[in-house]
Amino acid sequence: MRYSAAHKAQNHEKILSVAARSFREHGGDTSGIGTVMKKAGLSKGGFYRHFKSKDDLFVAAVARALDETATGAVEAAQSAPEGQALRAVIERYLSVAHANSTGSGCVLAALAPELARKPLSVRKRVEALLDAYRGRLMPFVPGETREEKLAKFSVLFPSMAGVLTRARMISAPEERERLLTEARKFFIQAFVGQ
Amino acid sequence: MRYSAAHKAQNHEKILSVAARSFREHGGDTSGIGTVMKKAGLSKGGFYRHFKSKDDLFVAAVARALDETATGAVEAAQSAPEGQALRAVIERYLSVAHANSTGSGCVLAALAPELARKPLSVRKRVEALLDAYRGRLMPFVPGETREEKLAKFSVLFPSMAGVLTRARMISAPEERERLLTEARKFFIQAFVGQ
DNA sequence: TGTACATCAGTGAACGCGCGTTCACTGATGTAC
DNA sequence: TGTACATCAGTGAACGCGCGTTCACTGATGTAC
Repeated sequence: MRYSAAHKAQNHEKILSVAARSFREHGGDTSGIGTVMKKAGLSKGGFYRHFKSKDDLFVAAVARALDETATGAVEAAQSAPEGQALRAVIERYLSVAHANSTGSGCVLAALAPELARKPLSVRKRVEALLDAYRGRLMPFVPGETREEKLAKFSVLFPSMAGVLTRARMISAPEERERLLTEARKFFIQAFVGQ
Repeated sequence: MRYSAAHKAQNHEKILSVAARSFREHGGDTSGIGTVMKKAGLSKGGFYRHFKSKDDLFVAAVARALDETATGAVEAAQSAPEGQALRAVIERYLSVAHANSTGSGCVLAALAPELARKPLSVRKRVEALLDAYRGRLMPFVPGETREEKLAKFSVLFPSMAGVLTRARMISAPEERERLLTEARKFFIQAFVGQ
């Protein structure tokens, strides 16, 4: 039977949020449409009323995930004391909590190599999304000029993503924590100035 | 028909080297045993005379890849002028050539999130391999104590891996190069001291 | 406002396909005497 | 050194399975008059 537009919008939302979590948690290639739809409470046949392909959902899920991550980072930055915004962002990013929540964290840390392997059409769309993400966080990066801020951002965030992913590979919690602590210290010193 | 031990060793080697490349190039989940065996010039049924499972091959391929990467880095370090070893390693790691050769480069940059999602048994084995890798490069990391070197290494290499992967996501070559140049400058300044 | 009808969200079954793994079979290699 | 036989590397077909996608069908929703 047909369902109302509101009902559809609600399901669309559900699929998207389940996918954003599932792709980050299990990888895009390893988490299937069937699983996502089931977790959203729907049968997999209905998927194509919402997205025209899996890649389409993938990009939408990345957009959703980046948006959530940016919102969290911006909130942390804004509620930090004067001049401590970036420090707060770094501490939040390299927290044990972030390392342990693989389904709701940074897209780069969860999917970067996979994204690098996607067809150009997908990569172009993801690049645009990352530009938007950068735009929201740039205000909190120190630097005289836009170029300087941009350069710092471009090195800082991928670096932190690399460390976070590496931390997730470590099985011993205390060792994982040690790496994160060390990295926080380093990035704060290098980008905030102790 | 049965083949000689030498013949088997040769094929084992071929499978391993094809897998080490293929896994890094296409991802472990996305590159199948059938493809690897075909590229090695064998039929896929013969795979299980060489490895007891795909995960087994995966770990062996990671070992092989790490070994090659370490050898390359050590060579670069050793042929650098006095006191410039780490600088040479960083420049090599963050080179355009490394960013463009996805099948033969750093394992972390190619597979880190995937590795973080592997079952504990696999992760433990990979951790041991990464420890060995670290052991080979530690001599070139500056620092008074072993602890200091270790801390520096643990932040530097995953950070560079994050940047390299991010660079691989960038479609425009000149933008990719710009990020790598910026990152080289940063890491050399931070870890070598200009 | 009420009626007739087109739309379309969601279901459930089916599609072809490639996956990792197993297995019967082959015949040259390696081993035991 | 020669003979008899077990081993086992590699083949090719088959296994069950889950994948992304398609499709006929349903009936309430939305629209046109």
